[in-house]
Amino acid sequence: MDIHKQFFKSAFSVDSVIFGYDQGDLKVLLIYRGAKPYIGTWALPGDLVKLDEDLDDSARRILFDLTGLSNVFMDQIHTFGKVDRHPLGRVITVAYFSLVKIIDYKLNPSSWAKEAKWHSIINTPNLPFDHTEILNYAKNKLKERVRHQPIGFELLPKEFTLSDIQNLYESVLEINLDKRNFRKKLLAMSLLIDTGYFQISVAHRPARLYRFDKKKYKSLIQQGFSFEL
Amino acid sequence: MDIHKQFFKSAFSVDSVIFGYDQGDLKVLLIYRGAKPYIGTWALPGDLVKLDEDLDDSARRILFDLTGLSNVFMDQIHTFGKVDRHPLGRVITVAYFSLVKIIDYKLNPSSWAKEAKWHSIINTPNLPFDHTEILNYAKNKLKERVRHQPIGFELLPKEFTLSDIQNLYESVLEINLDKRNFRKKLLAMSLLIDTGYFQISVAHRPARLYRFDKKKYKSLIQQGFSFEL
DNA sequence: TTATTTATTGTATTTATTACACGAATCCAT
DNA sequence: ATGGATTCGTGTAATAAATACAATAAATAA
Repeated sequence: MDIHKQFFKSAFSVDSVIFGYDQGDLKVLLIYRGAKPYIGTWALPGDLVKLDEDLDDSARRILFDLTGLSNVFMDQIHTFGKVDRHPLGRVITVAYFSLVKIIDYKLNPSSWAKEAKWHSIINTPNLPFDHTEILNYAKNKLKERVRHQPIGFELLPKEFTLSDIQNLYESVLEINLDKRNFRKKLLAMSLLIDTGYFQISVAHRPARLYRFDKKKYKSLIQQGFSFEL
Repeated sequence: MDIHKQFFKSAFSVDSVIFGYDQGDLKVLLIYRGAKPYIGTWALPGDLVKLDEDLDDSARRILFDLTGLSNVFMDQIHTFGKVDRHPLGRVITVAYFSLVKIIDYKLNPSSWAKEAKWHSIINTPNLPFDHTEILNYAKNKLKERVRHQPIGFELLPKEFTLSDIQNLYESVLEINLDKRNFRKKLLAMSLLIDTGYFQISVAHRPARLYRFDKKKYKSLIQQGFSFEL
């Protein structure tokens, strides 16, 4: 087929599943659509890819426009391409997921979004297009990834307690973990830096605060280390 | 942006990394391009996605046209979307990989391929577009997947010896494995059926032939079993 | 002062991983 | 028919990792 016949008829977009974590709950950032189609419904943020824009840059742009954040963990997860997935034409969409620290920024709805809001993952509204399928796919990817890469820390503030990270793992994986064994395994990797500080103003024994040692992780990876929790 | 402005300017394609295994060597199926651009070079088989064709169907079509095979293991791996990856326009490509039993079929070059040929993975020619990047990505995906899903069997004939499957793992993972430990672990999963038959006409003690028990695997998966080698 | 809440820590048991070598079965060459 | 070449098939002991499990410590609130 002549490639020029194919042009003129199709387009591709990026949709972002932006995860956050707050108060023991995994959340996803949805926008309230201010543009057709499906105007007036909650949906995943996304946009058509610009012609002079790399695919990854497009995903970064969407995240930045919405949250003002850059330098955030982001990864492509899957491309969805059913013929009838978009009511206005043949549009395939490349799904990305991002992990952000909710605390770090303020939401900043854009031209195509009237409003943006965090929704608890266990109670999301019905979504248009194939966005429900995309969201489920992203949740499963996150479950897999969180066990093989230290990306859970991307969802927590820079300083966190061991209970914080355990609760996060329990939320994402939807299982319970043994406290002593979880800590033993995590600390055995020597990837946490003890800040020497403790929680303040909590109505119980304050917990130690740790930071994730990204530099050490990178150097261990070079040496063939593989993260697993 | 109005979606109709975006149409008229871009297209998307599928490229397939088709792996086979023969005589202890992992192979990849390349076509000799008979169409522009890059006419007269070895490349990954691929084609533009038809407007009335689901993305996955497009990947199946490419494989079928080239090999006559359907019902083959196939999975999407990544979408490549640099602005300048295609010299004739803005084309993003969705990469798939397939695992086929080389023995099962005869190659069947199509309109866009003058010739198709298996190339040993350790000695592939330079490839056009970003196909080298795609191939490397696929090799790494295969390494990961083969350890967590029983897809290695897709590359072997229906009946195989324990040495066959071990050699395959050693080729794919590029490591050596201990014979006794590998067998112990593999057999402990109880996913192999002993056919009761043996190799014939080999100049050494003949090995037992096994089959992979796909039904049992599926039922174990339901029960939360997870494959790992 | 006491009650409440969450943090911190170790050990014994079970399970999985690793390292390692020799007799058996077949074909081939003489 | 014998001996040589080749690959097959098998078990155990040592080490490492995963699991199950509960009491004391430190803070605030009442």
